[in-house]
Amino acid sequence: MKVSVTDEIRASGKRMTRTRQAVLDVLASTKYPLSPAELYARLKKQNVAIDPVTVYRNLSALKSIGLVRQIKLHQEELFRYEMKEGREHHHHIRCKSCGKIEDLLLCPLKKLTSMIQRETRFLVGDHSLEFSGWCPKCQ
Amino acid sequence: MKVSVTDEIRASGKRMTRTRQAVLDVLASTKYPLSPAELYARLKKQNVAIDPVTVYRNLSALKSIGLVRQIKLHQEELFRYEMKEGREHHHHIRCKSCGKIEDLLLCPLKKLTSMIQRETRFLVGDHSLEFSGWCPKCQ
DNA sequence: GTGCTATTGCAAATCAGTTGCAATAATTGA
DNA sequence: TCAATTATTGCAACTGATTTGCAATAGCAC
Repeated sequence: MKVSVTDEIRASGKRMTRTRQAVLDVLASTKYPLSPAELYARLKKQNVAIDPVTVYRNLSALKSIGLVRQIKLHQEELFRYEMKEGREHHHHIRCKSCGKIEDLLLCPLKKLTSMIQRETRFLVGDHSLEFSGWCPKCQ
Repeated sequence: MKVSVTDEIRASGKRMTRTRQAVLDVLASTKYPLSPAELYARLKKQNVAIDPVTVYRNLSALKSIGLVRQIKLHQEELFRYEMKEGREHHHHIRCKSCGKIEDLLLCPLKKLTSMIQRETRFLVGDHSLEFSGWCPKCQ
């Protein structure tokens, strides 16, 4: 019994609108996490009438439902978003020069750098590993 | 032959000013990475007359010399800075509730979560591991 | 269909960080 | 030590990402 995205959205008390559908379509058809600005640009190119603010609000809504994941890449100033559906836990690598972003399929991080360099043919410069959670006082 | 911070700064063609010294002092006496705003607040509390813009410019200068490291924590919107001197390669954990930041001493990331939870007594929620470097085309 | 209310567009605000410019202060070299 | 050079500073204004207020519009449940 596969639940449609529309059903998931309605089940959370939200509505499936034309614009929201368009946002979801773009996200679903892109293989790397998009920034709100990039998402907006794609919609515009498709002649979808939408306000940048609406893109932000949709991403926020979809994130709160859990359909979309918010991502902050290493040393980037903005947020990016990708569909959660069907995507295993993964990391990313971004080119410092042209901004190209690729998924990393590996994760058991050991001889990290050399493995990643072999897999992606990127030359690894830095990496950042950050955790978040709840400290003793806040648990 | 220990080289003083002042010498390092001068060697790079920069100058050691009263405000720059104050910025360095605060960074050196703080055990977690500070945001420009936090740094400015501390200076203000110490009655150091300084403009927020000057904080930014100093951090940028110190980073370019290599005295200071710029850090972006998991899911945070701003940059943070810490002294490089004497600090081994390390990562951070930040409380989602109160914002407390702690260094992680471990790094060979294996049974990550349980080890980190034991070390810090934090309850780990998420982690982010992001790399940056140069893609094949840009190398 | 009708009504309730989530969603949208537009304008304006906020927040982190940057830039232009003239005044000021560190350095260097005579 | 003093003067000249130029890095640094403060202030105002700007940019870019993201948020918020509000009235108009449009999904959805009955």
